[in-house]
Amino acid sequence: MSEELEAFFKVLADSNRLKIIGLLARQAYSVEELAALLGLKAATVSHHLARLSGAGLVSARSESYYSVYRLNKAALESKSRSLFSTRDLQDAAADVDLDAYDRKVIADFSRKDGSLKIIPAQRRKLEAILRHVVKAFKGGKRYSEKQVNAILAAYHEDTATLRRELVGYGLMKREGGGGSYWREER
Amino acid sequence: MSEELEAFFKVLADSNRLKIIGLLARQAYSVEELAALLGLKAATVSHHLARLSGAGLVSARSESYYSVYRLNKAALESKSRSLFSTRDLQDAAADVDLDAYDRKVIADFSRKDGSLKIIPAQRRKLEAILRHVVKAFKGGKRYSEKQVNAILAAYHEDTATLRRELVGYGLMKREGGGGSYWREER
DNA sequence: AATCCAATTAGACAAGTATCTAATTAGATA
DNA sequence: TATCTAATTAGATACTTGTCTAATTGGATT
Repeated sequence: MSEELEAFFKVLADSNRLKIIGLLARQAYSVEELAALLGLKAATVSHHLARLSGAGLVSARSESYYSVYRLNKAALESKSRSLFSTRDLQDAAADVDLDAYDRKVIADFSRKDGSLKIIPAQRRKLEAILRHVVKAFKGGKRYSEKQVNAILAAYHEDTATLRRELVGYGLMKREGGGGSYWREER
Repeated sequence: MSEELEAFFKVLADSNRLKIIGLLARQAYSVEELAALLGLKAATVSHHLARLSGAGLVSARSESYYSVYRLNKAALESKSRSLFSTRDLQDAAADVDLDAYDRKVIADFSRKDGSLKIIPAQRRKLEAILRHVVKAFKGGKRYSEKQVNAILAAYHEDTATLRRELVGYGLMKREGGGGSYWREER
């Protein structure tokens, strides 16, 4: 998917290949003619046509001595339309590991024993750490404030800050003015 | 015109830049986050973002320590649509010298005095030569066959072939079984 | 004011590729 | 069959550019 899109752009990302497409949009040409029109050697034009052909944008038919190339307009239009939707662009990033950032932050702030060196000040990093810490709680189960603190102590001595931020970011819920905490199932 | 189109494709012709666009299509990210997500160094991501920004596809706003980049969806869609019409592709070839091929053929087959070494056998080359030779006739004026031969003799001794081909390709008209020739105004 | 942190820039290196010349191939003509 | 012509391929060179490390810049926090 993504590779096809990239290959398509790579093929179009050359001025002489764009000119070839523009010329072939009007009429078919032989390699020799294109070379004369573009001021290039036939070998160079052959190279460009091979790349365009590989992308399915042009095709050749033998005509006497010549290979006459013509533009595959249907392929060009279908690619330009279908490949360019926002959905396809998101596909380009589909194989990106969306948790990579969280893992990097966790690694940066954790000691070997899993405890935190410091609690990050930046919002995005704090969120990543909190998403990590909250996994220590079972979904749905109720915890007293004392139990919560005991679990959080494994991460950092400032359990009050961790507890407050977990609630502030909505990762844990609190009920009854402080007596009961839980992590919602998801 | 053409340069803009080429620049646009060049910017899109990189897998990591496509991934960045895909990621930013979902939400905004800082350089650091993108670097972690893509497995690249921040400097590299900065480079890519600079290219995307140069094409107007992304923009940044400062947010505390970070530069948070967002996708300029409007620009992306407008470019992907408007730049990709067949008309724009033909524009890419607009600055190509369409007479270059004819000139090359004429040069290849002409002596210094303007006469032809040989009459080309290949159709495309013959056409180029005939388009050149026909300019020796005034548009609209009538010529006898003898006059036609006299003019063509300056190009090649085989005036009969030249005359026949000029008529065959429609560059000159004949009337009355051979008595009267003319080149139509155009 | 001093410090910190992310972003950017500068410089270097490596991979990809556009272009050329020269050699080879494929096809058509004589 | 032998020859001619255009196309392609092979090999070389030069330029572009994606990536990294190191140094610098620009804001924000203390």
